[in-house]
Amino acid sequence: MSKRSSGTVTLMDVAHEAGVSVATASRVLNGNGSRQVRPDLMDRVLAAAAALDYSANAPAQAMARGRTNVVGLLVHDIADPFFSSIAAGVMRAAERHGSIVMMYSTTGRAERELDYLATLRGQRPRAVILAGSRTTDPALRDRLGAQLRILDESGARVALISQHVLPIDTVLLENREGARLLARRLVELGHRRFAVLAGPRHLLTARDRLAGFQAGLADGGHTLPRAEVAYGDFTRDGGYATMRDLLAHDLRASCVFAVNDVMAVGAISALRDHGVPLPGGMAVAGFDDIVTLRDVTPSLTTVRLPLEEVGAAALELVMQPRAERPRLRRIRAEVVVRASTPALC
Amino acid sequence: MSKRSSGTVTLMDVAHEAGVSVATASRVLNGNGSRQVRPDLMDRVLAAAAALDYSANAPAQAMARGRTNVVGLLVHDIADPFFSSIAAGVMRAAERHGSIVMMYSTTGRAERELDYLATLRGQRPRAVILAGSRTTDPALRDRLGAQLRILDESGARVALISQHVLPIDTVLLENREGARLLARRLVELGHRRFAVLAGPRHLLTARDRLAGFQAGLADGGHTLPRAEVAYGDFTRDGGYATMRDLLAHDLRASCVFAVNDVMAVGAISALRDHGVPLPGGMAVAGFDDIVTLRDVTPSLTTVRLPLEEVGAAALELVMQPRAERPRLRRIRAEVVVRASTPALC
DNA sequence: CTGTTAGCGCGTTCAG
DNA sequence: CTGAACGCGCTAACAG
Repeated sequence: MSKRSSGTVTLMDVAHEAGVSVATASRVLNGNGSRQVRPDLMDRVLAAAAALDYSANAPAQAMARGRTNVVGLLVHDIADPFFSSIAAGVMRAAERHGSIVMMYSTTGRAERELDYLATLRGQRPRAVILAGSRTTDPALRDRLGAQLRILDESGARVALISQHVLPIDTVLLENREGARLLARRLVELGHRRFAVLAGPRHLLTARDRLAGFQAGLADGGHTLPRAEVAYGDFTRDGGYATMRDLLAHDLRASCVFAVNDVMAVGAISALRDHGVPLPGGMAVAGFDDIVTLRDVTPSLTTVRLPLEEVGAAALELVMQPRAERPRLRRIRAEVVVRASTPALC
Repeated sequence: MSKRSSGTVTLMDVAHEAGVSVATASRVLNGNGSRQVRPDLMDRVLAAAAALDYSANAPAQAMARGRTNVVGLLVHDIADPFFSSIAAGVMRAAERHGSIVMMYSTTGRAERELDYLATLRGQRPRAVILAGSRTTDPALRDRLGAQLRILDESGARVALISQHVLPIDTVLLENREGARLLARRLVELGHRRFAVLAGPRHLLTARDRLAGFQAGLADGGHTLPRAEVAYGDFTRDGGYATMRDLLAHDLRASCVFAVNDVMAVGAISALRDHGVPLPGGMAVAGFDDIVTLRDVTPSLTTVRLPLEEVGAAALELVMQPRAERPRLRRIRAEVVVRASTPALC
């Protein structure tokens, strides 16, 4: 019946209350199961903990154990449905492993990503997941690689979601293959004259999707006129602006591939504003299959990526012990044809 | 030039390298500014820290200081754009305050919310933000209140986003007032016969929006036939199903208000599938003004909530010292009329 | 099976 | 202005 009205209840308080040592209380409450405690003592400890409403101090445990169950997750922009779906997958899987997720949204600036990584390192995370396309800037990639190496050496598991640009575990998205399959499918549907809203030049994801699309056209003996590839932001507004520019320079294409869904939606709006009837006047395809966009009209042909699964796969990767060589987990992309790309047979 | 290839670099290592005591190193690297250190020693410490790539151990600091800079954020579903926008706002504001965000997605189950809250308590967070509508279940509310009280007593600041159902700081969303203004506006536009897709019965947000809408109609001397209020899930599919059911029972309304945008989008799809021309055959309005849905057709009349601002406001609230009485921060809702509710004048 | 005790890394008195 | 030493709460030897 010891009273401690000040501050928080500690393990020692629980031990006193139960009339056992802190070691025993620790074994009962936070033990790893390897140690046995006599049933009656166990009950007393449990009762005392409940009575005092004890909650183990995680920082103290981290300190004593030399490790935490924190998983750091860095995304480009959590408000973007692409990343929020991935985050949902990571968190769902983390829950199963008893891990907690510390999240950072870097909102695009790669520099900030490095800062966050440094902050995260201070937390002594058990693992770190970086979600988001890498850029083609080798200097940036090397600085990132250095930071990740340090984390790795400090015992944290690290994984990337996107491209395998560094020698660490990676969840690979089939950007290239997905776009290739899409191109072939569009050709099968009878489309012949294409344009691509290619996103930013330096973004690997955008580049891979463009390259895959071109490869798919080549499979069918077609090519993409250089003039019909337009670069812009990876966003809805980027899609709108890029489409508008293309329309201003007498576009010859009759089918537009936007390298992600949000751009495709922007493009559709631009086409509408320009008076182009859809889907008759122009076919449009996207990439990602963002759930929130399933109801746009015309319904969007796209390449589906199981984003929650991607996040979960990354978490599973970092929960496994480190392998000798980087593990790669490839996530399949699947073409989904909808109303925005009608067959022209 | 002491070498320590094993393990992580500690403050002691830095101190040795710089030829000073740990206390001095601590004052230089993590000091609160109240203590002065001679410039030359300071430089040596800084140089040593840089050379050894020192990173302060956050759990150890938490332990010594007795507090952390962790902010816990609980949302119903991070994949929902409503919550991911709020999360973006919280994270952006947290960055300014040097706080890190530990996030949980409870995916709807209120029970899980309590579990997460318990886990979070172990982290000794500086603050906790709960985003998401409360239910009308008083037992649940009381259990939540008890958990939050404990957190509060342990020194954590707590804030709610949504309804002011507990005596703690709250960011209030103008659900009722926004819906009321919307109803009046729709009446002004000439609409007379309404139906409401009201979401789940037990969800306060849904109830408030319904009640506000009814109040707005009453302002104009109109009423909502009881038969024209249909309950269902707060999701896209919920909107679809509810709309479909309404259509199956010879609906007399010519304007449908869905209590959130994703439901409205589902309703639009249901109307399309039922052969109703839009917006001519049926006016549709939503709530939230989800950015990702700005390009649906017909463009959606809705009530805008500045969601990122909401998240940021919550973070600012919990960063302020505790007030004697709960602080309330009201966020304005704004009616946005678009093509989905044409004027009937 | 249980209790005692030495740290984990750092902030912070308190002497010098 | 600097350094030695204590303690934060807990785990993991180790001794009993």
